[in-house]
Amino acid sequence: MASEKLETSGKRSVKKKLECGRPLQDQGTPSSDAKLERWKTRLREYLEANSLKFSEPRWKIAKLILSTPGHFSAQDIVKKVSGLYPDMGSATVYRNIKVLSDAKILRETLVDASGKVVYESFDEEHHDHIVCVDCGEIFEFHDEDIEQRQVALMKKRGFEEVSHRHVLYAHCSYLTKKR
Amino acid sequence: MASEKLETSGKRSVKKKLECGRPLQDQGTPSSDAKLERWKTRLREYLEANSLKFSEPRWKIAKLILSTPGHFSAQDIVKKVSGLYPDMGSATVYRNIKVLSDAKILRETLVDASGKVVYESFDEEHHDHIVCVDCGEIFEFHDEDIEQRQVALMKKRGFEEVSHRHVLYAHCSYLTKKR
DNA sequence: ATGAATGCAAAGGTTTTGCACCCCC
DNA sequence: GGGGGTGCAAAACCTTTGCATTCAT
Repeated sequence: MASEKLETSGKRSVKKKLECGRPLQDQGTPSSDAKLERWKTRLREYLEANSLKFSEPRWKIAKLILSTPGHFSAQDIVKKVSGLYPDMGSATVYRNIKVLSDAKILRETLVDASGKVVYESFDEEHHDHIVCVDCGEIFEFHDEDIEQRQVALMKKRGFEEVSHRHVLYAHCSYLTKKR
Repeated sequence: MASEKLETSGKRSVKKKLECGRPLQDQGTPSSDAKLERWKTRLREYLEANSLKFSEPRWKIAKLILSTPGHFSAQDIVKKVSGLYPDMGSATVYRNIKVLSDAKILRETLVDASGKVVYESFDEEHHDHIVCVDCGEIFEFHDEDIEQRQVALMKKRGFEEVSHRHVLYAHCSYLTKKR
């Protein structure tokens, strides 16, 4: 049934639909100063190693990303940036998203229910994701067995693993519990 | 190292880069006529159940998808369509991609190395994917153990599985073997 | 005949590029 | 002083929408 096709419209902006009634939760914990310093060093090293340069805007974007918990899209960053630093052009943001991904400060993670690519800061443990197809909430999981089977599987077929993306789409229990 | 950042340019069209020298392979086996008939019935049923209509353009698109092996993007379909049927508008294609997804004839599958959503026909067994980050070639795998752990994991946390997407990014062995 | 589907063109939204200028090493 | 980095504006792309028309049932 096509009854509930989620977020089909073109308005990809703003709203976070909570179709199953789950309240929005705000997870805090921005990176501490000490942590940030370590990231700064890492970035500087990466840049130097690739004959790129450290710059104020670049670091502002990096900081912003590192202190953003959870998952976000390229647009989310662009909007946040132009809120905080109205003079910074979106081209700069996009250009830096690329650099920061290569520098492993930013990680491209998954595609959400409406088809968008989502990023997250590298400042987290490795984990995979469960996406609620009703409310869009993103949960995390980690299963060591699965991780290991992946590795074994790749090795057997002669691949050299780079990374992976494992996303489970599901109905979260919220709705079910509620009624 | 950012040395080899793949497909960074805006020219998202045409070319399929083969950075590791792997020759492009053409896997054939379009759907047989009998199979197509069964899909036609399935589609008709779906349409009727949702008070939508069967139409010539709609079926042309469906056929085209069903006889396209492997993985492709929305754009790939659009291009193929406007090659074969120059009068068909791309809006029609996009509108039908949605319908055909809902009808489970088309399946949204993964995001390729350059960040694009990729589809495949539903006319295949369930499998997951390994993407070569060098040449972009997409391989398939299926691991029953992993499948089962997924199910167990979801159940334990109270989710009701809808689907999943498991993609491994790796260097394919081609390059390694070659040298 | 009535609601749905289509083609076309226009609009929308996102991302990339070209270019002049600035700044750091 | 040269190579990157930045902002701005324009371009490129992909996808969706509005509308008049045609089509399926």
